[in-house]
Amino acid sequence: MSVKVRFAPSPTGRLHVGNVRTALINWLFAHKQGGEFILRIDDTDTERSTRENEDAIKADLTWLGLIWGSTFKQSDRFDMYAAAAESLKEKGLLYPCYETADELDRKRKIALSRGRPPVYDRAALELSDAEVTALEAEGRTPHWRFKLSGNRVEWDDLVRGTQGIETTSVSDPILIRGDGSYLYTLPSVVDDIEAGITHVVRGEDHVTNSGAQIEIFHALGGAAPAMAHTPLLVGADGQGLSKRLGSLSIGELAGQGTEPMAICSLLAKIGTSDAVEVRANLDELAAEFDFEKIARGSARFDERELDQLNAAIVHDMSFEAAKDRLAALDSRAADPDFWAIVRENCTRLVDAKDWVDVVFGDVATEVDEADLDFVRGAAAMLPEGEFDGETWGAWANALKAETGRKGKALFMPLRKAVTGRPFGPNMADLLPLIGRERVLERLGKL
RNA sequence: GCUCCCUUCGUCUAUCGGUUAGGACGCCAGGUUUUCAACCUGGAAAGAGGGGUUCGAUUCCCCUAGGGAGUGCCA
Repeated sequence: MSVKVRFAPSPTGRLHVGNVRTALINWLFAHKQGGEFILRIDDTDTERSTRENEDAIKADLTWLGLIWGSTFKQSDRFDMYAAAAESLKEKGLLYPCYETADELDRKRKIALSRGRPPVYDRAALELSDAEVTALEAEGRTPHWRFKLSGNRVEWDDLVRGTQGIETTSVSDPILIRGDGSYLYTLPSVVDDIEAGITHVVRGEDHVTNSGAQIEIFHALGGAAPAMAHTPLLVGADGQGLSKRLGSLSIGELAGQGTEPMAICSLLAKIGTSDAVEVRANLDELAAEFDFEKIARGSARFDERELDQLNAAIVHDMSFEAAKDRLAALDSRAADPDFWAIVRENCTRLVDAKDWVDVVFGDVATEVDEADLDFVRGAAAMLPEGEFDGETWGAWANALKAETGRKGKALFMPLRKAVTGRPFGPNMADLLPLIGRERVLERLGKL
């Protein structure tokens, strides 16, 4: 049987690194197995779901290269969910409840204060016909709960090994809200059955859900797919990621000029036994993917590590690959010589823009007071003729002989005076690019 | 409160009872660049604490501490 997996975001916000890791793992697994990766939009919560978010999610996935084989949205399929609900009702597995949210909240708090787990007491099951009539006369509409078996549900999790959920320790899940809309639990199962999903791969925040959903799969006459629950991501400080999701949205990272493969490489490798190293494309990551390699503890997502991987990609990026984006940055940046020299000093491709100014534009030269005379005199020592790879060495040697300066004292003031900064590419390479005219102009300003 | 999961260099991890506890990233040093970065080479760096089991525990068990998750008419 060929593998079929799905990524099921709900369009209530943009994708963040935690979401994307789940999407990526699904994608990598599907491709490793020669299977199919489906995108399902979980928009049953019509209040919070928006078209904008849906589009943004698709744009983010596309940008990352996580292309789906097919896609559909749950809001198009309410008829199927209604039919499934009807079937559960007939089996006596879906029962109406009339408590308000406040009442349920109060029950939970009481249970907690008595040191008991806040599990729903199934009071609705005890309601007489007369009581139900009275409740409905009050204007209450029921929400519907799935009746858990009370047995232990077990499955062999691809990441966590044998897993067991004691359904007595879990509240009967609400499948249908009081207003008749669906929570994600039932639609998800219905769609997984209908689409023939073979593996449900998601974060470990879903393990309890999986226990209940396995029972729903069985109740609807389907076989439950294989399950894999991956540990969640934590931030560099070891704390949960949720507080800082905004800054870790894919949109934000893309806007900063982060390479998609830096994000994918990091997310595919952290929390696994593989070294955290950059890979050229998703196929390479897929070839190396294995659930066995995923550790069971939470993985740390460190933005500094992302920068390092990004820099590794940029340092190695060919001019051909960078060309169009460089041109978009500045027409003068779309030059193979410029890129070859400057890329080693870029963490992100957009950093090349700074070097455009350094090479072709105006720079605010900065020279220490003590070096002023030295640098002013240096202009006169510039070798004759067109600048080439030898110019810098010749210039430096002439200045060394003239002033007795050497090493850092010789080079750093010149670098600062010519480029306006104390770091950068090899001066021997940079000088011909900048050219005599601009060098003289900059030295002349001092 | 209760349930589940986790705890090895700074970080991500390897080790499936006996190892000089290995690798990667970072860090430090050296080399190269007559400078910084980049690059190359080398180095330092770890079993949360306490009990067991065992001839022998990082490895198996228990307790404590710490972290993550769940316990929603969110997904």
